[in-house]
Amino acid sequence: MKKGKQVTANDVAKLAGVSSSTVSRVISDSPRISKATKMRVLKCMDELGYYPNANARSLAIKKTGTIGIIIPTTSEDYFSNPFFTESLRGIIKGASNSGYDLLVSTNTEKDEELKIIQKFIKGSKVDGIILMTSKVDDECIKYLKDIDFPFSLIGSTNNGDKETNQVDNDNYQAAYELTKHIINNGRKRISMIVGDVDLIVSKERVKGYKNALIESNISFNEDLLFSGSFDEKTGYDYANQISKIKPLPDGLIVADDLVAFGAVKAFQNIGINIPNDIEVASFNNSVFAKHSNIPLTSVDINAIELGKEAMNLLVEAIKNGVRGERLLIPYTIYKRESTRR
Amino acid sequence: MKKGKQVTANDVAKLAGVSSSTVSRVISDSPRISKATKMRVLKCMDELGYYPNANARSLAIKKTGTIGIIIPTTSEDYFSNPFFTESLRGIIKGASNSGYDLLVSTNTEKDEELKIIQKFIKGSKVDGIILMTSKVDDECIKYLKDIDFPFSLIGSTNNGDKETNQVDNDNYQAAYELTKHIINNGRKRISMIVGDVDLIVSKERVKGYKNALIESNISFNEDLLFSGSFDEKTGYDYANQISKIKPLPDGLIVADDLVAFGAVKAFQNIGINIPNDIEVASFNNSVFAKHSNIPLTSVDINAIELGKEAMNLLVEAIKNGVRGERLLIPYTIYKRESTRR
DNA sequence: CTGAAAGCGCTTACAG
DNA sequence: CTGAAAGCGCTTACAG
Repeated sequence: MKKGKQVTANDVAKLAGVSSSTVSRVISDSPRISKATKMRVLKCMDELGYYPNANARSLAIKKTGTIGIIIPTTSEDYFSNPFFTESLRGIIKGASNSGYDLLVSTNTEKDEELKIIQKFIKGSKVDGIILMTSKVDDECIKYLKDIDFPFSLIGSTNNGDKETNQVDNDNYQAAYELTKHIINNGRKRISMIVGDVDLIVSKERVKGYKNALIESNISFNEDLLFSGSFDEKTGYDYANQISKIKPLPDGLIVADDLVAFGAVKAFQNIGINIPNDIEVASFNNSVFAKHSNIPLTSVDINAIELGKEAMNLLVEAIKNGVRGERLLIPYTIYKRESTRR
Repeated sequence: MKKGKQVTANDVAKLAGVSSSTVSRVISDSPRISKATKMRVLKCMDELGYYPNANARSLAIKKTGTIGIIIPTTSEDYFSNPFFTESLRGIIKGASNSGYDLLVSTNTEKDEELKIIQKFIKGSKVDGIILMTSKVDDECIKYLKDIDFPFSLIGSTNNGDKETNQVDNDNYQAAYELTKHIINNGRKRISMIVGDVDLIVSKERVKGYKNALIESNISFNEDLLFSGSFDEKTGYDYANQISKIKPLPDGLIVADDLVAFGAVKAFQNIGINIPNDIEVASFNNSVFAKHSNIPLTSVDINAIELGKEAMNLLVEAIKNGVRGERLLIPYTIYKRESTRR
């Protein structure tokens, strides 16, 4: 095989004794073509190893067959949060099922995301976009809605947004249930470490946590609420801080298993027993939560499903103009030794 | 903002009172243009929110600024192997640094990979390709070399291949050292579970393992060598099998931490003590290896670095025609409780 | 330093 | 059912 020039529709046309229009119609499987010539053209394509130039095609039909995602690499946060890789897997799976390719870009600076989205859209590189995170008053969402470009969101938007396709867990309910579980174990001073407060998921979880407390006549204590990154260090540092609070909190809910690992380590170093002195529960139920030296109670948010459904929803948005659909993916709380039964 | 038509170079040209040729020259930052008009055109672009159509540009210049990767989703194997997500992270990081986008596709059937590669290349969708896995006599590698298309490989090819850009660990040496470590702990009947035997990494590791044995005057025993997937079940099942061997092996090296988790669980169920009865060591050193209920000795292969360097090497291949470069990424053996000190 | 024109490889009304 | 022609939005020798 030589390096050679690209085989074009014209080459196929010549060999088959037809026009390039006909070749094009074969490519797009047009019905207005005789079976005989179709077969002949197909054979010629095969013979020449022809494959249509995607750029030329996209330029002409204004579709790309690819969807864009932006992965935040800003904070090591996002980058090391298993949630992202998990939902990415789901997206990939969904893309695979629906025949779309994925164009992945990354933003290294906070305000870069919008620029990348614009590059993708104005550059006609994608047919739709999946947003893997959203903030309160997200400018990317605003932009996409303004130009009515198909997109779907993993997570939720501000209340009252009826135009955005979104797939999420019921984070309010999950946090509520998790808090209740710990309360039912007889705990009364329950602390919480959430992610970035600008994330809607954080707000929802805090709400669920608060309401569970209030319902049980436990007053919410601002001093027991912390916010940080999704990493071990965050858990480690806050746990050290928490250990100094008098009286010691007897429960702790954190945003991710990694945070929990960090917290558990800090507590163990100081000689605080889990779950006797303090119960620990977290989110995301990574493969290893159950293999931890103290198996962790954790909420499985089903990130793969989140990604897959976000992809499916996007396809609906592209093909059928669906807007404003909201899907809730069920979560599962796995109760393990870190919260006493 | 309206949905409207795309703003073209022509629109910008009209507004700036120049030709579209000039606009194009501004885009590509050609030196042969007066500073004054350049500034004027730039201002007009900004005013109209112009962004060049990537398809048209790619069609004309025959470059895309994107590189392609294929993620195998065939076996849950690959899909759940942290190695893939880790090296993907490295690739993304490298892409981000070098300004390339990533086009991701997936193959669901074994022989689909070559087709996707051809689609990418013939469709002019990518400037280069990163291969995340390779088999003995890999047909994708053969194809890419035949048409001399820029690519790089994470892993290694058959010996004697001097044309393929590849980045890998010294898997022979890593397995050798790991085996030696266990031998030095006084163990003599060391079993091994590797991945698919068709993978070159498996062959290399077996070689290192064998040589370490032989050097220590321990004869290699075929019956202690197993091969399977990179998952928990593989470890669990083989460990049960191993536990029945008389006399019981006193050491076990596995291909991934997940496999180790499965094995440890099986051994513990039966009442076999780790590390007293049998030492266990594995590869990949996932974040959680040290959080395991028995902290695992594991080889950190530095997958992120593998991905990043594969990306960098590919850029060299695209821009400077580099071929046949081989990079070795250092590994680190973390010795923990699963192998007695 | 700048423009007119041809070309990249497809698709799609239009005409037959 | 099929073809000639124009168009998608860029780039780039060529000429000035």
